Amino acid sequence: MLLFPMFHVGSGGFPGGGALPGGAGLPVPPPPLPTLNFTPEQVASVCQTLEDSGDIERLARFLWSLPLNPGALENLSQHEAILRARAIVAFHQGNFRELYHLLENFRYTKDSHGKLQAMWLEAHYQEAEKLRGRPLGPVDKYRVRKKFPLPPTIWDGEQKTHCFKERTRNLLREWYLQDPYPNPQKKRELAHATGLTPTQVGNWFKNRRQRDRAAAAKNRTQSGCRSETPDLSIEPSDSPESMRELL
DNA sequence: ATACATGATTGGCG
DNA sequence: CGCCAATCATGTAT
Repeated sequence: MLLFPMFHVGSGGFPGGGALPGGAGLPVPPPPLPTLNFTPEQVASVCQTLEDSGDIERLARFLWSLPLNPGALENLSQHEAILRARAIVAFHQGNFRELYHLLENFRYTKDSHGKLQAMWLEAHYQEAEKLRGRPLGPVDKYRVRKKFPLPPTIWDGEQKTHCFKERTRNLLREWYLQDPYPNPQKKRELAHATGLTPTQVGNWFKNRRQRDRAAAAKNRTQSGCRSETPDLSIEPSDSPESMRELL
């Protein structure tokens, strides 16, 4: 996969042009156009390599050095690596308008979704933060995410389940009373019985233990030695799931 | 708008 | 690796 020995990507030095970043190649008519030798596949390869290397600056210079002919741009837009590279550069330059356009109007494979989703959210966070002048808290970010849902081009619509099904939770509770520290074998059985992954089962037990410990500690410090608060009316039938340590 | 419930993640410690 | 505390994320109830 060794690609291009001659990496004179954006190192500059066109003889005819006092080309500056602000001018982006429009005002000056450059007859030589040396980057025209690259096929779109080669451009995509370079984009991928530079993206993997993490050198965003160089990636930006490379993209900027590409020809802007209408037909060529259409060809280039068929390669996801190039679109992704443009999105990354737009994000790092704070060009959020361009970023949103790239993310909303082209389809991306699932492998890219994580990175692109992170950029989409971070860009909107930064915009919202700038608008209000102070850092965003978790609730503010939550509202931003609600206000700017991920475009379907970078999200397959599968949403993370907030609560498990009631039957699942009943099963977990029963097994928890029997054994709060299930071995991997038990975890796998439970996972199969509930349709969850073993990790989710492990998380559930971990959270259950942690919250039971917290509740027990609170009861000790609050109503502990001096019988000051004898009114612990525990109603197992409709307790709101938090005072559950003695089910 | 706030507070809570609950699943998921992180970083420290064996 | 598993466990733990702390914390984040997010749907829901107040």
